Amino acid sequence: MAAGKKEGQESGTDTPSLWERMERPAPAPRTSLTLERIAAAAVEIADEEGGAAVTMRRLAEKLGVAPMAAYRHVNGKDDLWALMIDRVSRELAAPDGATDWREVLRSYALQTRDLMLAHPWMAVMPTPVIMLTPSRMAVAERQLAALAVCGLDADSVMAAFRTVTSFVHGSAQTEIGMREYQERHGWTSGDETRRALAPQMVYLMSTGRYPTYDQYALSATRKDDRAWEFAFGLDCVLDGIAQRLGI
Amino acid sequence: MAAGKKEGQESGTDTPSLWERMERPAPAPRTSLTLERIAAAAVEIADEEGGAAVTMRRLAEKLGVAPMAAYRHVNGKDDLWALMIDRVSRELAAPDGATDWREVLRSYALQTRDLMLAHPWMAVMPTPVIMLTPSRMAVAERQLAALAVCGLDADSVMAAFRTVTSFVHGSAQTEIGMREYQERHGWTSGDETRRALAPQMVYLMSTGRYPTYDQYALSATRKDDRAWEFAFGLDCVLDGIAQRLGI
DNA sequence: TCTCCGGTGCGTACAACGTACACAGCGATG
DNA sequence: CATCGCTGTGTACGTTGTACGCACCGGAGA
Repeated sequence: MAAGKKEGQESGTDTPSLWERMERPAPAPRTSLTLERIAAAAVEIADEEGGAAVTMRRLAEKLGVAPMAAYRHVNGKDDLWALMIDRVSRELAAPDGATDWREVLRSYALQTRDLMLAHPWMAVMPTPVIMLTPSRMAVAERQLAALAVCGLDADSVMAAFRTVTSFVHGSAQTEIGMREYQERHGWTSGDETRRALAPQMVYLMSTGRYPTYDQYALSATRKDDRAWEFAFGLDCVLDGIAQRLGI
Repeated sequence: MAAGKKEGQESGTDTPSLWERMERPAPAPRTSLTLERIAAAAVEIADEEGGAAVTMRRLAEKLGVAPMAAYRHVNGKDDLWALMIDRVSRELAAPDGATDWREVLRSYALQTRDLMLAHPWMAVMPTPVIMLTPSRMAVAERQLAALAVCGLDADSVMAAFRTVTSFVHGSAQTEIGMREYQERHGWTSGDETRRALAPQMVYLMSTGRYPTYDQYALSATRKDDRAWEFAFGLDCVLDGIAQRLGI
């Protein structure tokens, strides 16, 4: 990455905590740069040019400002990523009127997958930062509240919530990884990918060590239908939770 | 990251496919560098100094060789990562004697979590590369074979397999992310983390927008028992699959 | 035996990265 | 009018991935 030390910077312990600063409107004079503008610009870059294109220099260029300017507002790239995650996560809408825990969790899961597919750079974000942003916490709050009404103990509620979240993230991440791998090589379909990948696979398959893999990977008919696969997995997870917790 | 272009490098389409090259013993004369040695050194660095420490220069230093030497054997960092993933994944052992699909999948899931926790750098690897390595495919093969004997259609087999895999990866990744976030700040326990994180959380919580989150996160007693949480989630997923597929 | 030649490893070099640090300008406040 | 704190600027350093050309060696063909 880069030089210098970063330990103990702690993302604003003495300064008023990024999120607090974000919500008070325009505290200082001559403020052309705001957390809002910074977040918006960064997300725009990431969406248009990929997550790797979000560099402090490119961001400054987009903001029409010197490379170091943004550092007055964010502690570094970690803060910037948190800002970006928070911004796009605001799109996640509470399912209107749904009170059933299953409906709520399912809705958020599907929305989260869509969101991550729409902003693939979310897949490579450091996970802990994902949890501590206002809009992510609002999502968690809504899901925990939906589970809370079932009369479960706290541990079960947290475990159920995290189980679904883990599946959603793992699933979306895999899907995005595959997609980017394809796009990086210019393949546009699953079949084309398999054809292009053949030279790399041919040796492995020719060893005859993966007969089942070979057979199933070829004979599956919905193997490129990720949406179906995701929904299937999600329903399995929800089924399992319902059964195991008796709700 | 770095300069230059990388599109279309394709990781060895004309050359004999990394994995093929890895298995033939010592093809060329004066070969002091081998894929085995490279992989071993890279893994050692990653385990001891973290995944970010695996740079081509550090690798060369460990191998007692010039910075560019390894490029004769791997196409770049992508290949190196694939090599590393493959190497540590060889530790995954087929559960001896188990024929029940559930036992097989469960065993691999638990082993995979352990493996990822033992080699946390696995969490940040690009996912597609994870699937196309010999030892990962051997793991997939074993699991698919276990599912195959249940008489399911190919799509169900693949979906079930990928559902579990997604959960395992998402879960382990989250856990590793949290752990590294803690370690980066020198916190050693969940309580210490919560205390240290308080300044950042205090504003968010003081808004009163996350009452359920607040309540449950505090009252849960096993919230730091990740192994239990993982096992719970895993059993939910397996329950759901069994129920939905009728196996 | 001498000559090539393909596979290895080395050295240099470059563009781009994150960010530390000192400085400059402005608005509100005394 | 002087002062202060915050905002944006400029320069600079150390580190990254890797392109490119050269040097060397061991075995094959003459």
